[in-house]
Amino acid sequence: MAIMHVDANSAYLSWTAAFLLEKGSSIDLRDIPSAIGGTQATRHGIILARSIPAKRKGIQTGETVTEALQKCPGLVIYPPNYDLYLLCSNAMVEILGEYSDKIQRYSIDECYLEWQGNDEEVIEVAHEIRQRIKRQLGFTVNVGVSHNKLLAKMASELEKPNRVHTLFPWEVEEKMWPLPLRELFMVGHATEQKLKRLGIHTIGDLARCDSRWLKAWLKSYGTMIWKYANGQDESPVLLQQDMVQKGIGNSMTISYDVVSEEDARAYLLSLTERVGLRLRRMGVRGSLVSLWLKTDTFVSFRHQRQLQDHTDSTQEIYEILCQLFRECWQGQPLRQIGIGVGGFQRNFYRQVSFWDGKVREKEERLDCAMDQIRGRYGEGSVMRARFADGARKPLEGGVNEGNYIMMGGYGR
DNA sequence: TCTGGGGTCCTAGGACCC
DNA sequence: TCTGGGGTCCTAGGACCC
Repeated sequence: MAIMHVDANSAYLSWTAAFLLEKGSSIDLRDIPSAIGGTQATRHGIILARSIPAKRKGIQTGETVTEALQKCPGLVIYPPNYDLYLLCSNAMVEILGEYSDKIQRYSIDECYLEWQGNDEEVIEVAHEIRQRIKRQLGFTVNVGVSHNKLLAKMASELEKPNRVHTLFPWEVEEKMWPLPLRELFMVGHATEQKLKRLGIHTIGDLARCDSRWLKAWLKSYGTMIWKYANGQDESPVLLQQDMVQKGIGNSMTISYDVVSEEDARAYLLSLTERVGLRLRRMGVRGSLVSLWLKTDTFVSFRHQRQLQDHTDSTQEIYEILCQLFRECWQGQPLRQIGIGVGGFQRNFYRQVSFWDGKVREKEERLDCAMDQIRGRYGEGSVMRARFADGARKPLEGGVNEGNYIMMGGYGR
């Protein structure tokens, strides 16, 4: 049995490039220094994806648009288009579905596939997948091939674009151990810094060190990355029906600093409208309501409350968020506001007191009516009076309605 | 100089119970 | 009045992924 990891190369950028070519553009964004980035005016100015020529100029994903333009003044920047990305992602998954029933959609641009067969066969299939996606959909992918998910993923990262790489267990020492530590899955900036101070610089250094010592130092996380460095991973390819979503949230960076409670409450309400709608569409209720805030100085903090009951009511969630806000906000100018609901209950019944019940019943009918109207006539077709002046959107947050779950945990 | 949005998981510390 | 140990739940914060 083999595992493949399919990764769309510079996904957002490639998909935009393919789309523009189809629309008759004479320029392929992948051949010039280009990027997908947000607008600085609304404080969304970071690079989300970049072409290989832009990468050669030193432009990094995640850096600010300003920095990128300093490095490369002629950089062509397109805004993100998440609806397009979802279409491209779905088209890719549809092709992959012809090769295996066991597919895990890990993110919008990455999938794991299980393949029953020997190593020679799987390499052939990987090439076929690579060529078909390029021919039919107009963008390239990397395919990593191995015997577990971790190694397949590491393989697909090796050399880009449009390549198939193998990283079988017997190739780990030669192909993976010389790589910098940071390139190991699950080793981020913080862990890299910690381990560097201990003289661990490559994946091989980590693989060869004492796992008991690492566990004492980094707890279960130490054990996990030591196993990864040694190419060990037993996590299964998870099917969509086996994935259970634990929570949902929406957040927004606001184009100015929010300094009044009244203003903050308006954003809380529009975010709750989005989260409430999503909860009800998913058919779940949650018992853990979270608020998170980021100040103008980029200090972020979270305040949350575990409820007695489960709820999917916009009004109820909003009221709790207002309480949470009052409890933790000390007047700092706010750049970002986020909310979330977790602690899901799937097949629900509800305990209500008699008096509470009357009010909640009315709110439930209101939510239900709003959802139906929005479903039929569009999100903007009905809104709370609070938003009637048009100063703010009645629903905030959310990039698209991809109704599948991704990033199914780390797996262990 | 200006830093997005959507997730999952782990740990530490405190409250509370037996 | 002060002393345990173990367990669970809750909250905040931080790490990582794309």
